[in-house]
Amino acid sequence: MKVLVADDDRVLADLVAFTFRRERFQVIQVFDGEAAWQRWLAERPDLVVLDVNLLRLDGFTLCQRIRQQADTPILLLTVRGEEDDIVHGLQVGADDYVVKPFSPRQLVARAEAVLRRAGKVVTPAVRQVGELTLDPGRREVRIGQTEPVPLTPLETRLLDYLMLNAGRVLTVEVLLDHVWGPEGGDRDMLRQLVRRLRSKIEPDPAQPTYIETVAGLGYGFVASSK
Amino acid sequence: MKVLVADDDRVLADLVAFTFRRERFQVIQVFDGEAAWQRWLAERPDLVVLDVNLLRLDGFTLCQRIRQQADTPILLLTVRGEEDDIVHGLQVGADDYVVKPFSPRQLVARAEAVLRRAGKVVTPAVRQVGELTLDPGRREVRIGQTEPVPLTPLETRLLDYLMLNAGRVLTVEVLLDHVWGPEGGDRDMLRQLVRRLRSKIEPDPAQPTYIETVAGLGYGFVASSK
DNA sequence: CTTTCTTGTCACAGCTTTATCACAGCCCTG
DNA sequence: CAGGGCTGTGATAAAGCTGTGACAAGAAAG
Repeated sequence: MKVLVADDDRVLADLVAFTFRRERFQVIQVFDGEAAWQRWLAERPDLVVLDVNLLRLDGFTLCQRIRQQADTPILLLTVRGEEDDIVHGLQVGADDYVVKPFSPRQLVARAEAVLRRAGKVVTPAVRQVGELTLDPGRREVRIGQTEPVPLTPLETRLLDYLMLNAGRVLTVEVLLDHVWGPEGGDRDMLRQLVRRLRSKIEPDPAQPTYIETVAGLGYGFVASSK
Repeated sequence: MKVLVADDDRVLADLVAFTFRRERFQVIQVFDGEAAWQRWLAERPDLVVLDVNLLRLDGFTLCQRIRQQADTPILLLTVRGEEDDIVHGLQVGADDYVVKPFSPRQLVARAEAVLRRAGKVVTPAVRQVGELTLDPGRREVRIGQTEPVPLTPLETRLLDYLMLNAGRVLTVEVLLDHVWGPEGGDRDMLRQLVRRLRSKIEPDPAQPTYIETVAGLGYGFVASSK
C-alpha cells in the first residue's frame, strides 16, 4: 500500500512518514506541491496525505488536479481554526481532513477509513493467529516465544494468506493465484512450497498442526490451538 | 544525551522514541514500571519520560524512587482531564508534564526546557543508537569511545536514515529513494554503499552487527537493546 | 597539473530460493 | 485387485540475490 506524503514541514512530514511506515505502508515523501504532482503521476499511490500550505503548488490546486485524473483517496492536513480550508478542501475533492496537531493514531485511523471507503484492503503490521506471529516486513515467523524463523518471499506470502484466512480451507487454485499471480504456478510448486513452509514451522512436518491438508481441495491454517 | 521512555502503550512509546531519536537523543525504551526502574539504575539516563499508568510499578512510585536517589529530570505523560494526576505527579517529584494527546514538537520542547532548567547542555547535533554516534554535520561516526571515523556524504545519508529507523527493515526501494532521490540509484550502487559503510563501522564486515541484511527485502539498523 | 577521494560500473563466486522431475504411499472407484 | 488421481518426499537443476574485489570517471584538494 503506497502513500504519498506531501508537507513542506520536514519534521512533521518525517513523523507522518514514520507513522505510516509503522503500519507497513510504503511511503513516498515530498516537500512541495510540484514534486507531489510529479510523484503522483509517476507512482500512482493508493493514498495521498497533503498539507494545504504547500510551496510551488498549493494543496487545493493539487487536489483538483489529482481528482481530474483519478479518485485516489486524499487526506488533508489543516491547521486548527481554519475551517474555511476544510470546506474548500472537501469541495475540491479531498476525502477527509485531519486537524493539526493530530495524534498519529488518529491519522492512521482516518487514512484506513478513507482507504476502506475506497474499497482497498488495509494490511496490518503483524499477523497473529494462535501462537504464530508473522512479521511480513521482516519475513519471519515466531512460534510462541521462540527465536524468529526466517522465511523466503514465497513462504511469507503463502503463510500470510493462510493466516489471513485462518480456519478456512483455500483451494489450490486460489492459493496459486495469490502466491504466484494469474498464470503463475502449478500444483507441484505449491506442493513444494507447503512442504518447505511446514519444515520450518511444524514441530513434526509429517503430522502438521498448523497447516492442514484437505484432500482434493487445498490447504488451510488451523484456527484453534492456544 | 540519554532518555528513558517508559510507556506500556507500544505505539505511543515507539512514537515518543522516534521523536527523541529524531532530535539525536539516545533512547532507552521500556514498557512497564519495574523495567523502567531497573534500566534507570543501570543506565542513569539524563531524562526520564514516563506514563503515569504503568504496569507492575506505577509512575508515581517510580518517580519517588528515582527522586530518592538522584535529581534526574522527569517528564510525566498524563491523560487530559486527570488534573489530580498532574498535581500528584509534581508532588512526588516530577519536573513537568505533557498532556496526551501531545504534538511531538511540544514534547521535545518541554523536555529541552526541563533539561536546561537542570543545567544540562541540550542536544548536540548527533544521532545516537546503541554505541554508535553519528554526527551528520561533521560527517563522522564514533563507535563507543574510539576515534571518529570520517564518512562520505552518501554514507552519512544512508547511516543517518538507517539509524533514524533503527530496528525496522527498510526496503531497497525506500533506501534508494532516500539516499539518491527518485530516478536515482540502482541496486548495485546501494550494495556498494552498504559495503563501504560496513567496512568503516563494522568490526568484521563479513559478520555485520549494526547493519543487518534481510534477503529479498533490504537493510536495517539493529536496535541493540542490551 | 597531479594526486586523492568519492562514486558508479562490472564481473565473479557462493549461497539461497525456486522450479522441475521421479517415485512411493494412500484412497477411492470399478 | 488394478488403476487413476492426489499427496508427501527427495534429489537436482536453474535462476536470482548478496558480498567482494577491481577499475574508471569525475570531483575535490593540493
